[in-house]
Order: sequence, then C-alpha cells, then structure tokens
Amino acid sequence: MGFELDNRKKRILQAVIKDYITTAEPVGSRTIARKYGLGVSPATIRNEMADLEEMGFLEQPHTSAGRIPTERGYRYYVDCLMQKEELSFNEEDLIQREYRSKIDDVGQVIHITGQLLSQLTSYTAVVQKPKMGFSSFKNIQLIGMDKERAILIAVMDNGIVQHRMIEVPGSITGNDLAAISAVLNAKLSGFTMESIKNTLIKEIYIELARYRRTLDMVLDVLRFSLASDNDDKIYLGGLFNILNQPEFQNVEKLKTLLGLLEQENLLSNLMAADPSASGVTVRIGGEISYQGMQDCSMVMAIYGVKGQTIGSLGVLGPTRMDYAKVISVVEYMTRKLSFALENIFKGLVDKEVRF
Amino acid sequence: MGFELDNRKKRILQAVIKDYITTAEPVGSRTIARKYGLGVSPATIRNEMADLEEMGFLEQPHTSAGRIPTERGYRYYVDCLMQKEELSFNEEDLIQREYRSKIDDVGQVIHITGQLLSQLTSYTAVVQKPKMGFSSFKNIQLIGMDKERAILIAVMDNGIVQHRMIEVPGSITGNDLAAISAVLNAKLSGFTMESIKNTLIKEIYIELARYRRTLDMVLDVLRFSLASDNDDKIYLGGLFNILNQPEFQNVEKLKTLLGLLEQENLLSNLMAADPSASGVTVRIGGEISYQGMQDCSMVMAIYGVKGQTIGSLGVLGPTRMDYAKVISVVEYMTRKLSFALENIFKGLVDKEVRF
DNA sequence: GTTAGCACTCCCATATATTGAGTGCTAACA
DNA sequence: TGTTAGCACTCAATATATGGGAGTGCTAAC
Repeated sequence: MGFELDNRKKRILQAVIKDYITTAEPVGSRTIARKYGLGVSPATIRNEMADLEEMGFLEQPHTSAGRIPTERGYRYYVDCLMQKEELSFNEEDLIQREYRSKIDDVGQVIHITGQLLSQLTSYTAVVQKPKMGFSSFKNIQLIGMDKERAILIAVMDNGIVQHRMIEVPGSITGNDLAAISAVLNAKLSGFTMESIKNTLIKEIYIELARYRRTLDMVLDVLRFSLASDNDDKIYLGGLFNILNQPEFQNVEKLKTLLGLLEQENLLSNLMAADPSASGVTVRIGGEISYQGMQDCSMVMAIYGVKGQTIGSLGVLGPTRMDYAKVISVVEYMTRKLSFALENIFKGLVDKEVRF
Repeated sequence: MGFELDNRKKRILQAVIKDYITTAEPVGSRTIARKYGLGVSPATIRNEMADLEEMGFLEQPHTSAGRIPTERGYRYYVDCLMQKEELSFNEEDLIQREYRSKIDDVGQVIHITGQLLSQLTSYTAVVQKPKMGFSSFKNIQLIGMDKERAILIAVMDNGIVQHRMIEVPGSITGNDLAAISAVLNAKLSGFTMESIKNTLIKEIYIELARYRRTLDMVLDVLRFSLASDNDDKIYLGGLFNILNQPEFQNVEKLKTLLGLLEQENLLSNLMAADPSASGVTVRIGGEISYQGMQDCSMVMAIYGVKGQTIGSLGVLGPTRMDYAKVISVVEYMTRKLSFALENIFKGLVDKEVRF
C-alpha cells in the first residue's frame, strides 16, 4: 500500500474503474478522454495507463484492447479512491417501510434484510442468521403428542421459537410433562444456552429424579440440538441476480458458483472468517480463497447487539462490482439490522416480564 | 387417440424416443437400424419415419437431420408404448433409509421427499406442503414476551408447530394469558381450522368476555393467518439440476424458467390444476399452459391421508424427459409420502391423547 | 511534458469453402 | 407388394479466409 500515485494517475485509474464497472468492457484511452474531462489527450492517457499497467493496477485482456482493472487496482480504488455513495431518499424510504411492518420477529427481520440488500445492489445477499448462543430461554414447554412422543418447544428472548419432536417413555403422562416443563422454566429461563451450567443441571436432575430418561433427552436437545440448529444457517437473497451479470453468461461458470453457494457450511466459513475487522470488510477476487469464486468479490460486515457479534451479512457479486454503492448499502443495512435486533431484545429484556 | 399404429411403427417410434431421451440429438434411420435390432434396413426405417412424421409423431429440426419426437409423439409414448421401470434395489434402499430417520415431522418428510424425487430423477422436484385445513389443533399456548407482545403457539395434530407474535394490551398479565390458553385448548383442540364454528367462537367470547381485544387477535390468527400460512407453500428440490439439461444451456432460457419457478403462486396453480385425475398425471410441453414452460414436462400426483387430498408432488423436467423412470419414481414416492403422513396422523389420532 | 501521427496487433463479424450426417427418391429385387 | 441398395441432394456445423475497427506503442515535433 506504500504507493502513492500522482493526482492525474489517480484520476485516470478511477475513471477506468468506474467505466469498467458500468460497461463491463475494456476501457480505452479515447473513452477516458471523451467521457471524463481530464483536459489531456488520449496519447497522454495512454502513457499514464501504460505506467499504471506496469505498476499492476491495470491489465490488458490482449494487446489491442483497452484496459481493465486488476484485483490490485480494485483494492486501491476501494482503499483510496472511491467515495461512498449515500443512499437516495427513495431507497431509505423503501428500507424504512419494509422494516416497519416486520419488526417483531427475528426471522422476518433477517429475511427482509437479505431481500433489501439484494434489491438495492442487484447482487446476491448473504445473511447469516443470528447465533443463538447469546439469547436466553424465555419459556419451555413439553407437549404430548401421542403415547411415545412429545414436542419440546423453546421460546427464546429474541422471539425465536424452536421445536423438536422427542421420544418419551410410554409411562409418562401429560401431568408429568407439565411438571417437567414447570421445573425447566423455573431453572432455565433467563439463561443462555451456553451458560447452562452443570450445577444447574444437577439441580434439575435432583428435582426431577423420577424422569431421568426423559430429562436426558430434553436437556440434550436444549443444550446441543437447538443451539446448533440456527447457527450457521444462511439466508440467500437475490440468488438469480447472478444471471444478469455478463461475467456469468457462461453456464459452466454458473454451475460452479451456484454449486458453491448451495453448500451452507462453505458460506458459513466465508462469513465467519473475519474476526478482527470492524466495520465493512471488502474481499476482492483471490482474497476469497475458494476455488471457483476467483471472479467474485464480497462486501461484508458483522452485526450484533450490545457490542456482541451475533452474525454477519454481506453482498456477493463479480469483482467488477459497484463497490461505492455496495459498501454504502452494506454499512447502512448493518446499522439497520443491528438496530432492529437491539429493539427486539430491548423490548424483551428491559420491560417487565410476565409469565 | 383412436389411432392404431402397426407393430413396426410402434417399435420404431419407441426406439426414436428412447434414443432421443438419452442422447438429446436428432435420431437417424441408421442409428435405429444399428442400435435397435429391428431386422430391417435403414431405408425401410426411413419410409416408416416419414409416415410417422406425416402422422404428427415425429418432426425434423431441418431437412437433413434425424427425427425428434413431437409432443404428440411423447404423448403416445407415455400412453401406449412406454413400460414402467421398476426402482432398483439400491434406490428403494436409499429411500427406506432416508425416510427412517426423519419420520416424525411433517416438514422433514416433505423435505426428504423433495430431495429424493430430484435425486432419483435428476430433474427438479416440486412438492406442495400439506394443506392445513384437515389437521386439527392439539395444543394452543400464549406466552408473554414483553408488556405489549405475546407469542401464540399452535401445535397441530400432524406435528406441525406454528407461531406468531401478536400484540396484546399492556394490562394483560401472564395469568391472563394462561387462562386464555386454557379455554382455547378446552374449546378448540380436536377441531380443524376449517371447522371452527361460530357457536364455538361465541362460547369462547362468553367465557373470556374480559379479554375481548386480545381474543379478537388470537382467533383471527388461529382461523386465518395460521391456516393460510402453510397452504400454497412449495418445496423445490434439485433446482440446479436444470443446469445439467442441454436444453437449458442458454442463459436467457434459464432466466425465464427460474423466474417462473420463483413465483410460488404460479407453481401452486400448476400443482393444483388437477382435480379429476387419479394416479400420476403427465403434462407434456404445451399442455402446461404457462408461457416459458413450453419446453418442459411435468409428472405429478396428489397425496393424501385417508382418502383426503392434502397436497401434490411432482417432477419438472424438459419435454425430453425419461418418462418411464420419472413416472415410476413419482408413483413410488407418492405412496411413500402418503404412507409416512398416514403414520404421523395415525399415531396422533388413534392413540391415547395425553394432555 | 504533451500531443499528433502512424504502423502494428488482434479481436470480431462477415463471407466463403468443406464436411458429413441424414434424407427422399428411384429402380431393382424377393 | 414390401424391402432394400444406391445416389443425388440438403443443410447445419465446422473450419478457413477476409476486412474492418478499436486500441495500442512508438516516434518525432511542439
């Protein structure tokens, strides 16, 4: 990064990148001179572009074509040249309206966020669902279904409701289930999944010694199955926007990329691999180290509540992506999402709790 | 259908279709003579093919190409020529294994069914989720979240659990919610959403006169929101199998088709438009009356419990589809799915109910 | 340092063979 | 009368020229 480019080189690099982002065609000196008034002739621009190529910011697909940015060019653009693009009034208004109606449910908030991200950028949105680790139990119910089965329902303080069918001994009655529910509620509500301690579990076992077999299953589900269920789940929005990108008109490429995006765990890694950075992170081309995503860039950020990171969200598009726009949108939506979740949690934590 | 083809024509038509299904290339007389031992020369086959073309069963993409089947050709094949292809032991075993583990939950059963359908056929599976109209309430819970909100949880007798956040007056306490829940359970459990009668509702209002405002919301959700939620929802499996079909190597076509498949309501119509037929229905090309799906065929069937239709499932592929295989798979999976659901319901209805 | 001019490169679109799979027709054969 | 060998014909698909045209690098003049 130590490089400093003189002013004219910067303006030319910026012009090339901007033009390439909109046209997806290699950019020639003539175009720059015509469209971007730099007050110099194409010949001069050619000289400068040759320099920029030597420095590794631009490249030529072939000898007699215009220039396209290298990954390094994009990187420099993102770090030094680009100016953020504020959202328009209409866009902010759209966001406001979409959020207003669905503000109660975590799932819906995630869904809307993904849709807006993809809609506003025309790329593909990737939103990690909130990690459950930090949310605490609000209510636990065991409901009998038939002689050998019951449904365990857990309501979390972030409004997420999860349920699992579990098998129980035939001898257990509806009253037994109610008794177990009562104790579980008394002991566990307010605690996060992660913070269920052994002492607590011992207490429960003592109090419900009779139901050992059933408890084994219930606690297992509560501690491991439910917790891991939502983690690593990913919402994809605007997947088919990919089809509109000229770099993916080739079906083979499409197949590779869609194949990758199908693998949730891969996406999960992609979204997780960013422990240090704060704010918006941009990964360009090869900086994403997955085979088959070399032509893509990812703009992502982490969201959270009360300083706690609970997930991340981002936009995936071709390296030739409108970074200025996308970064602004991701930044804005991250704030929006964090705020919305904060609200859901606050409503639940600060106010009087009733049951 | 009044047509009768002589035996040799039948065999030739069958050969052309089979070959075209596997190769996706127009089939010439020579190929037929070589690969399918009919004991006649290419010249004879040419004559026959010319006849079949005149009758509308075959066509030529251009003068000097081989023949491909027309929609009418496929139709005749499906109705008269094709012989069903039994599933292999491995396939049946796979199905058995996949079903075994996830047999408890309706959602999971649907999911597995879709996956298997697409996996076994290499096409795209379309599975309508079960209509809720026929399932009855098993348990209803209102759980307070904060001062103004509560979660309504409804467990249905088919194991589906649904929930909604609702707003309640700030004056309502946890005890109030419990009281409401108790009455709702007493009055409604065992009833289907569709059969909640006005007399029943009146009874509830009388018993819970104090909670009028809250009840309005709750009953509204129970009767309309929850019921309609699951209906018309569609699970798509193996969507990206489309990318492997040679007829969809063109990105424009892909975009059109995927665009259609994104619209749930359209799919829903597609799956619903089959009131009379029993067993497996095959719609070929233009028989699907949606713009942009002319090159597709659909093999579908309805599934149900105790003679009641509660949904449908199918496989969508190019008109050049392996009908013999697909029809067998759809038939088999329909039985499997109905059986699995039957089991879930039976478990819940016949056995002693506990709460 | 900038720019006009010019030769050069190489993609792309168009036109022009060439090939080959497959046909329809005819005439001979069983 | 049905079947088949033979042959001329058709036409997509594949290669093979051909002519721009967009863009470059270099040189020399300003």
